[in-house]
Amino acid sequence: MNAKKTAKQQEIQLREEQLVKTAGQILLKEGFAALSMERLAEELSTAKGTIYNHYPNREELLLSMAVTAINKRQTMFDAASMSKGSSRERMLAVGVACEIYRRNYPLHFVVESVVRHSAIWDRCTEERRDLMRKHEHRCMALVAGIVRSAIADGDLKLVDGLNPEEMTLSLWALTFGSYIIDLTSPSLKDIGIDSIHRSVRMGSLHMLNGYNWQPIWNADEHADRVIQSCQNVFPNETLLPRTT
Amino acid sequence: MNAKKTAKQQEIQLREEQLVKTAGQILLKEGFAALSMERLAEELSTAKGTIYNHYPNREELLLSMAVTAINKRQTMFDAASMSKGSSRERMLAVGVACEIYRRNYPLHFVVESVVRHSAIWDRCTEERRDLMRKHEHRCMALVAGIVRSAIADGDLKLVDGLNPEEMTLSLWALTFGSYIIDLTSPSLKDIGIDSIHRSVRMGSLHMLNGYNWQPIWNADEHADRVIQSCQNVFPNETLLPRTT
DNA sequence: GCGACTTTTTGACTTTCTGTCAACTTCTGA
DNA sequence: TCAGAAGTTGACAGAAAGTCAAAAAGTCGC
Repeated sequence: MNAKKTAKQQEIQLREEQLVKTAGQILLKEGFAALSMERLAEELSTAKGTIYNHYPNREELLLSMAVTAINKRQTMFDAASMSKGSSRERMLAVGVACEIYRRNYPLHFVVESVVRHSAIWDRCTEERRDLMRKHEHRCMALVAGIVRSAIADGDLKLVDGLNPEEMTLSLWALTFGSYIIDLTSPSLKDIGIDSIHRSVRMGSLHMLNGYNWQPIWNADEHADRVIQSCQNVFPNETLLPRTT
Repeated sequence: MNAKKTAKQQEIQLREEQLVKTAGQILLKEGFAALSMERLAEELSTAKGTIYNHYPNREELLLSMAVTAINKRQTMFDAASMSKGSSRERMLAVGVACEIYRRNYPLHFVVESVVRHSAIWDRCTEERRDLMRKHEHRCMALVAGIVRSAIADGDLKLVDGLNPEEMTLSLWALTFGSYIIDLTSPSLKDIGIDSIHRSVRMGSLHMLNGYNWQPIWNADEHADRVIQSCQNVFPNETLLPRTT
């Protein structure tokens, strides 16, 4: 009785997909301010009330999009943390995952960052917020797990009472912070930043070298491994920006 | 004719100060959603139109607060980059400036991050946005200047065609990203992050060590220098969170 | 201190959006 | 076929942004 859906149910589901898709297009092309429930209703040639049958408010729509996004990210992190190779190579694969995520799924990233804004976050139900937090913790735990296995393997020794979560946070902050700055400071090119991705790669490479995580790599070795990692761990993805 | 102001002009200026102060209090205590022009008018016992005489819209009010904030930050960066000591010590002083800024001027930080949100940014006049960008570039240039002087002094050698701005961006992203995550992921303590500041300190310490910026420090040496730097460069500030 | 002129304030009004809901339409299954 | 369930609708209430003409307050030469 669950497998077979009535025509009506299918119609509703289809509309929900179109709803999310349309919302995504508006968000990406015209920005957050352009995304209103009224606009969505218009765009889908339906009444506002119908939109509210799908989501109780705008924030929940956005948060549900964010959950989709973070799910995708978690899947990629999963693949990275289970990939073959040394702990350092697996950590590199996480970095590759982030870069692919930012380059190839720009909407996902925008949604994740929009939802963090208090104007939206504060107005969501506690359940959805919990769901987001859980996914986020899961992503963090995956990365911290790689750090722990590096310690177990003897490739890394954390000094000064630093714990794996703090180290994970540093990498997260470096990556996420760079992307946010790139997103919200549209003039980075004017001041000598050609590619935010290059900057993130170099930053994390040198940070991990600074933590003395073995094996130490130079930039060329690192670049080679990034390409290999992308091919091996994410064979369906490319590190070139999408043209679509 | 400029020095002496009529009573009326003084009254207007005073109100503007109160307006900004009140807006700040609401923003910090009750969050962005609570900050409406209507609420402000009520709070100041004046008509909405009067508020609009000061600022043409809500976004401009916020942006003007942000300019004040970034001005403060720039002043601190200035002091840091002109402080005595090796290039690495001056760079550390910038880190200390960031920590003081985040700890002791929480409103400034919140305003800076709120303003970055597209819902606000997109609706500001190009002039104010330019003003913000200029300040931001200035801050970045100050830090990049320290990197350049490190290279000149022979304390740092940038490899792989990395430029000082990219390096600056890494540090900025690490710091800013950490604070943003801390601000918007209220459950960091649950997952083993006691102090975001400790995490930022360790992250940047090891990143700079990774870049092989001389002299290399361990965590203890670094901690000592942080305390010294705060005393010497920012004698009026403290690194303990404000109680006010 | 008067009166003409300027500046500032006011709040009712328009607009734009969110979110609700009772009436209406469509669908489903006996 | 038809009664009740499920889904849709758009008018409506509410909140907040932003406008503007009229009123009030302030300024200044006399």
